[in-house]
Amino acid sequence: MQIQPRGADIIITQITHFNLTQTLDCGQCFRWTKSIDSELETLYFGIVAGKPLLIGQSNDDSVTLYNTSLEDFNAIWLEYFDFNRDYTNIKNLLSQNETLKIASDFAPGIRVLKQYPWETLCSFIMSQNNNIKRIKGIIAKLCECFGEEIAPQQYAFPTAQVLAKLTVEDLAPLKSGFRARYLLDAATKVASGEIDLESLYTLPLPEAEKELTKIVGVGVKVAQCVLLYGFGRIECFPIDVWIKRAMSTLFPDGLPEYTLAYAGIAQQYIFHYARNSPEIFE
DNA sequence: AGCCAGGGTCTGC
DNA sequence: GCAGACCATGGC
Repeated sequence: MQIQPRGADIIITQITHFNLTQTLDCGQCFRWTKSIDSELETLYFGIVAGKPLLIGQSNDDSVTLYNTSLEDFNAIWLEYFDFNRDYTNIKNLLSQNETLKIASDFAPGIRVLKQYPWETLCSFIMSQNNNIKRIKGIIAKLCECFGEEIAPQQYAFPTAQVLAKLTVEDLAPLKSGFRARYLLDAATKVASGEIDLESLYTLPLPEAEKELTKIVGVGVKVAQCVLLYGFGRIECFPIDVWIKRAMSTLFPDGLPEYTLAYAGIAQQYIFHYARNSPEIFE
């Protein structure tokens, strides 16, 4: 992988195990939208940590981050896209299992994003008993209504402090149903300091999970998602309806033990494979 | 039209 | 501990 600035853009070349669509459109994040792309380049636009970004991929091994800075690249995007992780080694390990090899080859360009804890927590609270398309709509509305307008029609993710002051009625425009009060409970506990998200980067996983499930509306599955996608804790293994189905068919005795340190990455491959391969459940 | 969605809570055994 | 009803809403 090579990184070089070109004007206001940053070009990454010779990158492997990375595909924009597979990574941004696999249900781990909800605020990226595909822009109109040409034959040559796939483009996505998103806002992370209050920073808008247009990112494109062409020739499979070439990625461009438009109109950003080396500072932001190093401070935000490098970690966010998990560019520094060695996926070659991880895949070699996972591929010792035949089924995991099939699953990871199915969408070899998926990377587990390292998003921001608060946004990830809110997103997966909204995800419960919901479908990905509607989750995206609810979160877009949440940002429009309560996030800071950082540029015309571009909104940052609202802070816990702002949301903590709201009522269920204030959230009515989101049409998030029974999840509204869960979101407010999370905001209250985070804004007050009752839950310290920063501590969850290093707290042992069982305790970290216990902290998150103090929030009404956060169970084990949502907590695991937040730890995996929001804190980069890649040994977490969220079990949703798809993974439950996939596991009972593909891994009735659970994942091989030697893969457990990377269970979260395996989970992404399995999730995507299962969702797009109805024939394995026949 | 009716089932399902990257679940959790509450109640009743 | 575990099963089942229930929760709002819209995608398909």
